[in-house]
Amino acid sequence: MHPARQFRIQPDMDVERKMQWFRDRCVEAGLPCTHQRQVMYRALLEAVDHPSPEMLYERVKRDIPSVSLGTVYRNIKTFLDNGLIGEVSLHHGSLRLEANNSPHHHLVCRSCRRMFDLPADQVEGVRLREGPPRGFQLERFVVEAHGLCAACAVPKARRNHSKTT
Amino acid sequence: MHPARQFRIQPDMDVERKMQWFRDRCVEAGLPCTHQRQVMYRALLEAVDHPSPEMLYERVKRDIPSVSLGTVYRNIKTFLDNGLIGEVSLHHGSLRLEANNSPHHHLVCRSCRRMFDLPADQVEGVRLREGPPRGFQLERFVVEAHGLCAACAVPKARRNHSKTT
DNA sequence: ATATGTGCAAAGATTTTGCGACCCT
DNA sequence: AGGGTCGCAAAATCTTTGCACATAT
Repeated sequence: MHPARQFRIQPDMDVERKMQWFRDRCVEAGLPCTHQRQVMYRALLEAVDHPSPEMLYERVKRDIPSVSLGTVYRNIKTFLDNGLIGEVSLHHGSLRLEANNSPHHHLVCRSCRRMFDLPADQVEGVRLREGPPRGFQLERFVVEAHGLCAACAVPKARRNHSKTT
Repeated sequence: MHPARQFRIQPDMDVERKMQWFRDRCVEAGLPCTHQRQVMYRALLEAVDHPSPEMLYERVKRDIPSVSLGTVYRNIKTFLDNGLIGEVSLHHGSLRLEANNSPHHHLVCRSCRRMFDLPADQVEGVRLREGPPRGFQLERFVVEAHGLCAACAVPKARRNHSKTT
């Protein structure tokens, strides 16, 4: 119920250490550390791409042929709810459109996921420290400024008015 | 078939001028400028949010009660293919996952839509010229570096080798 | 032992498509 | 007139859920 503490994995740990981190976080969150979940998490650790649920399902099936797609979806949701894994974009699920087809950026509320336009000239200074990897032809940066929108931030602000001590 | 010339709308034009821009681009692209398409485009122009196909369908139905959802989807695709409108994110459609739950960025190929991780410390210097709008609590920037990946850039490079004249 | 997870299959949601009638140029 | 579009409905995808049995702690 409470917002999960967002313990972050260390990208430079080796796979077995990451698996241990995963089991520890499951215990902390009161989640049974099932075989299916461990296989799923390991498959995600070993993925160099950014797999879809279906792709993840195929990989898990190599170890657990009887696993069901429903279980994969359920556990993905559990993992996300507990901050154990990340999703590449907050905007999956349904196509979102805009008449403005010129480059610009967005403010995104992490709570209600509403989006607000940010004119191109409002974002400055983006650069890659070491440039793009060899072979990648960089065209432009698209920036999302994540945070809480005014409506979603209100409850937090109200804490200044209601004494909780 | 050829990559559509990406004529961009001017965000500061008024609505009727934008409608004219839309009709001109339809003619240029050889697209019949049907009543449905004009109503759809106007609905997108007037939207302050970033509507989904379903939301757009509801708005178009106010003007054309007989319109079908299939038409809305078909025309959305046509508009996108011709660069007449934008989509908020390249990653709709299916959830994409990653074990790395610590903040980082992505390289995204606009052709094959493959993604590659970009460690957080590779991206520098992002800032908002005038800061976030009042009430928005900014937490972090998420950057997508868009371009062509090595694999998709190859055909372009080859044009230097095969004489086409 | 008990609460939770799992497999299966059906339901729900989102998006695409085939077809005949109709509209834009 | 002719090619593309529209409305309709069925199909294809993607995701969630109810239930009976199995598993983790």
